[in-house]
Amino acid sequence: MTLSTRVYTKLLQVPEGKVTTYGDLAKAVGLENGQRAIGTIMKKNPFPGIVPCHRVVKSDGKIGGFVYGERVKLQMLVKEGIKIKDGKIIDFAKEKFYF
DNA sequence: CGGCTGGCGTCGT
DNA sequence: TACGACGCCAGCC
Repeated sequence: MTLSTRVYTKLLQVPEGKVTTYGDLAKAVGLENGQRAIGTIMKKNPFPGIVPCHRVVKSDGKIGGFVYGERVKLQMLVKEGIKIKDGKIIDFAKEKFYF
């Protein structure tokens, strides 16, 4: 059970229509300040299509990056019911999922 | 093993 | 509000 495995597991707990942040995900797996590590792990995602890495956004409500392009990530989130305006989540706090 | 990088976060200007 | 500088931690070279 590596760190990345735990991250993916936690991420799978995020339901459709909800999102989480890199920082929160880091804390969820035991890292208080491992936000960047989470980014690296997402990029190295061994289960694309299984792990919803598009539900992970920046703490200020912005989308952040995405392997297949930020526009794609944005559209996926919108399809799940999350409202996005100018690359930022509207009711971010409300859509946020707490572990 | 040492150093650099990156889908970030936070604080200061 | 916007931009730059540091700090953080797991990978990669």
